[in-house]
Amino acid sequence: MKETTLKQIAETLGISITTVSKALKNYPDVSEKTKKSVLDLANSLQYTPNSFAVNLRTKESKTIGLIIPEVVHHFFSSVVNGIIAEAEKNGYLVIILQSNESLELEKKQVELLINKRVDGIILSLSNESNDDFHLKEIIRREIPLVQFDKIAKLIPSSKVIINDQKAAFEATEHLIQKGCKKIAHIRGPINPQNAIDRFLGYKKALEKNNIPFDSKLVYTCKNVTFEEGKEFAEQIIKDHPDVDGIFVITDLVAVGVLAYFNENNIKVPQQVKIIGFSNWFMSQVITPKLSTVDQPSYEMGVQSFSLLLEEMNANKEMKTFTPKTIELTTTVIERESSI
Amino acid sequence: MKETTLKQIAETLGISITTVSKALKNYPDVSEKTKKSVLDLANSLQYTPNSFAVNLRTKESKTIGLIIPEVVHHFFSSVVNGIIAEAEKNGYLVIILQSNESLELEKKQVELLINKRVDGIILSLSNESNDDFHLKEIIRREIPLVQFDKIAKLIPSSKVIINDQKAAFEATEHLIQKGCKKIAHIRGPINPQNAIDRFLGYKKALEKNNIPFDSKLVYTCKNVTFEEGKEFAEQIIKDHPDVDGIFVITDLVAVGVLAYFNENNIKVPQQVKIIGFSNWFMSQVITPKLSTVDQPSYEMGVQSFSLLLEEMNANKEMKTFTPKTIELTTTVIERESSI
DNA sequence: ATTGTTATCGAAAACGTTTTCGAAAGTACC
DNA sequence: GGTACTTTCGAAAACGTTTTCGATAACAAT
Repeated sequence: MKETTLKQIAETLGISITTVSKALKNYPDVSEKTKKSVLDLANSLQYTPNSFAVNLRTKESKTIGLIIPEVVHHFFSSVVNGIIAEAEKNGYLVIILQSNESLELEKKQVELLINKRVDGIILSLSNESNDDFHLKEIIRREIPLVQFDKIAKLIPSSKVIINDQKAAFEATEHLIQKGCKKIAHIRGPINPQNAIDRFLGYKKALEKNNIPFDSKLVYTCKNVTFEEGKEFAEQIIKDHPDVDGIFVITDLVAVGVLAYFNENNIKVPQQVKIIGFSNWFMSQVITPKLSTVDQPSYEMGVQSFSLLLEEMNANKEMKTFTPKTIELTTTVIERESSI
Repeated sequence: MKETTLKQIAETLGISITTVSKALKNYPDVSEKTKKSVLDLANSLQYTPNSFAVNLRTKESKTIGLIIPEVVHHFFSSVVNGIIAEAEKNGYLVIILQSNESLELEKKQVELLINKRVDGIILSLSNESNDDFHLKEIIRREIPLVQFDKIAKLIPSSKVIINDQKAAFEATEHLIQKGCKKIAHIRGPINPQNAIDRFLGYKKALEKNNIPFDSKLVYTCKNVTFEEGKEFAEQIIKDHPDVDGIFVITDLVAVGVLAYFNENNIKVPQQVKIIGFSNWFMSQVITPKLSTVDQPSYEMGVQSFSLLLEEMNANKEMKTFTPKTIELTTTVIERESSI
């Protein structure tokens, strides 16, 4: 069971490889008659061009690489969904890699993708990433790059983000409007830009509404898990029994907070109001339903690929491409946990 | 900024391409001295072999294809997690595609992967798939194939599955042991083998416990969504107010059922006991916590890749490979919804 | 008959690697 | 000095495609 090649078709038809190739690609300088005979034979032999050879010759693989911190994660899997949908529409395939929130792995994977010679890379930084040597290497090699969500601000690549500061500001102000006077914040790890920005948004909202900022009310996640949510909920209530509102970095952690409060008979939203972030599916089926900030994850994937495609096409035509930043809009979703 | 090639290294060192290639691959017939000079220069030039050329020459790409119905899905994303982890460990990259539960898309994607000449394919059928011409084509081309979860029984490929019938039997019997006398079943779509098997397990458990089977108590999902769960819950209570147990095809739908019951003040587990399937993360944070059947999804991914690797290696060594089937064990997890 | 044009084809180079096979030079032994 | 062996190297083919650049023939126009 050998694969059929141009050579085989050429030989059985008694013509040259060149003509066969041209016929299949509908070049104008091959007669209708030979075109037809080539096409017919190619079909009956189920010819498909050897992509390895095509890659070598054309210097592109129509494949892009995608590095995300975690696959099993509602937000990221939604982004993946958007990316592979848009990629497939444009004839690209997607190689997916998972950094497991480890900088070291992330670096190794960037190297893997560079060695594979993917046509472009889309990536969201791990929480550990406080170093961008590997990203600079991508730029240096002139490989098209798009960052989304967790980005390195200073790397000159295209970016697809939300305005985390504004979104956090609105979430916090939502709690204030609902009457909260003492609002805690469970923030994300120290490195990621979006955890920093959300913290800043929280702080700004307090300031604007004349609520004194108290750094003791800020709790920092390490692993951003359900369990951490439960632990921080316990601590918050112990440390500050009069807290009446919590803005949580992401829904998963917020659900942990809710779980602890449910188990310990602390009434949400009567005693404490809670708002999460990201609008996980889960947040609308839990009791009480969790207020949150909707983040257009699928759209984020689509836009990321679009920007990457633009850059890949520009590169092919030898045009210079200046990185773009797309900022998607978020909306506060009010549900039972903050009524 | 050109890529460095063997040729460049050879020329600057005044030796042949052959020797450079051999030096880099540590062939024994090249002297330590030249080996060192080649290695040094290669490092300083950051040489990485052109994978396109390597692919063409070696006829393999160290890349596999993966087709799943949906990425945004706890079970499938866990499997993906296992697959890419195990693949990376063995030097393989994974191209991921999503059939969106559509047979037509699934076929197109198989074709894409064949044309890409991936070294192997792992796939789980869409709910629509009642045809296996595309799988036969994979076999005909002698491309290593592993099916998992939703499989085509008759295709002679390796398979990684659970014993759906047994698992469903145990789930149903769990409800019976808890005292349920009239048990409904919300089953999956008509095509997938595992929906059929789970239905059969349900039926068997009833028979063994002398509970008459009533086809009116079986409701068939089309889209397997949260909303469908709510709708069926309403219908079940209307049609059969005395139902005291429901075995649901999967947790997502079961959560819909719980949501409807919560909203309409139907007590779970007092009035109706519920058990789901798959052990989504969500099921342990919802109220009441959902009993379910744990399905080792990550392990399923790991085993799927391992089997694929075995077959790919056998092919390389021209050995014949007879497909294997791995059956993973499931366990009933008792939570609040069926106490 | 000469020139110009068009239509159709193919030779050959190139992409960068891997591997086979033989050549050359050096060493060892009788 | 001849034979045998080892060490080290490189020429060349091959993988299958794409594309450039002529070549040839046919035909029309002068």
